[in-house]
Amino acid sequence: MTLHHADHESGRPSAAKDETVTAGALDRDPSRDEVDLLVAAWRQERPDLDVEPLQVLSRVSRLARHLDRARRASFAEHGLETWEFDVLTALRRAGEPYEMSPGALLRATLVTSGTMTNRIDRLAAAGLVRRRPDPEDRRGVLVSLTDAGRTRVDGAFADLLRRERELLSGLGKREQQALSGLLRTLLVPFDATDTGVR
Amino acid sequence: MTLHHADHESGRPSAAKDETVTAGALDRDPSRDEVDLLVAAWRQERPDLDVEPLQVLSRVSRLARHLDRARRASFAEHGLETWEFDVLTALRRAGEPYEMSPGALLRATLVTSGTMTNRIDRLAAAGLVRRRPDPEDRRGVLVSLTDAGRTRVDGAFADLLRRERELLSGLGKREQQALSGLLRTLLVPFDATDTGVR
DNA sequence: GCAAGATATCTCGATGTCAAGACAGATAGA
DNA sequence: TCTATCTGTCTTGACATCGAGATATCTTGC
Repeated sequence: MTLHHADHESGRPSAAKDETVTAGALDRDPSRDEVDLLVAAWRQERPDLDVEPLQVLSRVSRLARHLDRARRASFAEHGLETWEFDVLTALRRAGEPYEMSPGALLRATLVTSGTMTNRIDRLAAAGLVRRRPDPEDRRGVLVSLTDAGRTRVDGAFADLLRRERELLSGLGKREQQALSGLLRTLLVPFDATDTGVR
Repeated sequence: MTLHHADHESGRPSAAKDETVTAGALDRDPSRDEVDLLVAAWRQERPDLDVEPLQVLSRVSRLARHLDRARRASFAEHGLETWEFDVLTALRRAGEPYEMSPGALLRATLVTSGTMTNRIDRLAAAGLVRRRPDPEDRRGVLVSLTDAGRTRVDGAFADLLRRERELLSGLGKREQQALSGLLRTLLVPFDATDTGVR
């Protein structure tokens, strides 16, 4: 939301009335998170509605927002913005020769073509990628990782994994597997939907 | 995730090489999602790294992105943008008289003060909220829901819950509880961190 | 071989956000 | 009471993104 977006699930329910009480409740009881408070506030205001879905989906949204922040901090130590990391990892995952068309990149990163043009411009100016005409299609362009780009993204990725492992340290291996399995179930219907050009 | 950020976990790993094979794999095997493909691509390219954390955290990010889209579509039917819904629900949850200061609202929605000023301006222009000077603090302002604002947000929220329930229909009640419990464990350390003014 | 439509990339204008800072008013210590 | 500091809100400028559309090239069917 993203990047870049406000989370309509966020906030302390009673913030307007008494911030310290709410914050205090969190401090005191580590088995509750802000979503528990959010749900409680809705039950109070809309007892006619079943707000159970929020227990899962608000947590997904809020956790994603926190992850974005954590990642941003991690990337910053390697001199990268999140959007730069996005593009560089797509190229890195493609394998040798780390080369993709702008079209493939925009599908991989879920941005529009205008955005991708802009990103490639800036990454090329930073010396992290290179642009060359596609020899097979004169409309086309091929974007590839420079050595500097590959070094940078490899370092940032290794570091990201370290930090993500840390974030997951509250769960055992089996719990992590259970969690990823449940999330996959929710994700499959979305991934099945075709993602066209934007 | 909004939605305005690219997801560094996204994309079909082998998009550069053969899009149709990758998409085909998803069509054929509903027990795999794009994150499985992403992880497979990383294992291929970086066999030296343990990429297990991605199994959980990439799914969280990707699911959040899909949720953002789904919600945007839902809100649009009620003539609301996501950011409008965010602010209106914060006020709605506060209970009678549905009134909060801009400061409380920006803490609730995790945006900066400049953004909140802008949002309140536009919501007021749309007739969904009202601004009045705080009688107790001459620096301050109080923002409250108009009747139109309350009606609008109540309709949009009920509809959102219907759609979210639908998204969760692939999981049983116990599975949903397990999922929200696991997510809470990951969320608690973040929520414990104090959220100051931005 | 040609026309019609599809595809790949780039351009441009509008938008929502953030960061930094301006400013008025509140608060607390000397 | 005076002053320094804090707090709450708004202003400004920069920026990444999107959506729509322009342009060039490829592909398909006749």
